[in-house]
Amino acid sequence: MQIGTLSRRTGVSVRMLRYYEAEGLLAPSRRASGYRDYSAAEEETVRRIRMLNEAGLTLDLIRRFLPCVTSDRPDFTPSPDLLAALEAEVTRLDARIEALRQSRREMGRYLEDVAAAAGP
Amino acid sequence: MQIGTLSRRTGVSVRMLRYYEAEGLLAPSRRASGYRDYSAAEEETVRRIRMLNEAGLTLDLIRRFLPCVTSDRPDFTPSPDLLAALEAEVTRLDARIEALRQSRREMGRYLEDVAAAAGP
DNA sequence: CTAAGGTCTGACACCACTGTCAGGGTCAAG
DNA sequence: CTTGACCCTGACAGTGGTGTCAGACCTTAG
Repeated sequence: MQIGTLSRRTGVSVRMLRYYEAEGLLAPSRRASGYRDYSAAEEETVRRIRMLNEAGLTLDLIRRFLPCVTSDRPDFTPSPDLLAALEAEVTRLDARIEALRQSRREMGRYLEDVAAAAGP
Repeated sequence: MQIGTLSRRTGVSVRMLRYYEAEGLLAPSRRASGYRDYSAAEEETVRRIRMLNEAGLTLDLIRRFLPCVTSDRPDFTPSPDLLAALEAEVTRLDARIEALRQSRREMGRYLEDVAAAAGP
């Protein structure tokens, strides 16, 4: 699949797909012309990257985490360093989720109040 | 309260407290010497800013949202533009929370698996 | 009075991410 | 073969946040 197609399918800009590759998160094969050629597995990886990045993980951490969950590396063993980083990240994620939930609640409540005051 | 004290109490660096002010999110009074003097209400505002920013809101949006929820502006009426922006942000927040929860689950599950495989 | 530690402003620099543009190659349809 | 849509690389720019440093002023304990 060409990069433009993948971009449309995932909602990730062409620019960013190339960036992911430059950062070592993707390694699509190339046609003779030099065109990138993405597999279905890579499409899945892109979605995963998007999700983790959206969640606030650095691309660098994602790059190190990916081999843990991609099926093409069933025997991958994470270093203690990586494990520690992941554990720290899970803690940060929990705090982040809590901040999100509180913020969401506060904004939602405010909007409801405004609506109630404006409506009948 | 001086800026250093506030920094220690909130965990927000002195640098960022000044930055918040430059961006129009805070307006602490000044002593004759020029030193900033923060009130308890401003400390609360700082915590709120931290939470919303941690949740991924832009400082610019936070600046516009703050008057809605600070008690010193009980009569503040948000513009339709602002309301629309807030509603859009709530939607984004929900998506974000979902991404967080999924990421958290995936990472947590992986760590558990590793622990189970390592420990007997 | 002096020294130490806090604060002021302004500037420089970095990071991670993202857009855009230029100059040039590829490919499929007409 | 030509045209239009797509792709390539490389570079520059910008945003939002953040650290740090310099040079100068303020405050307070000794």
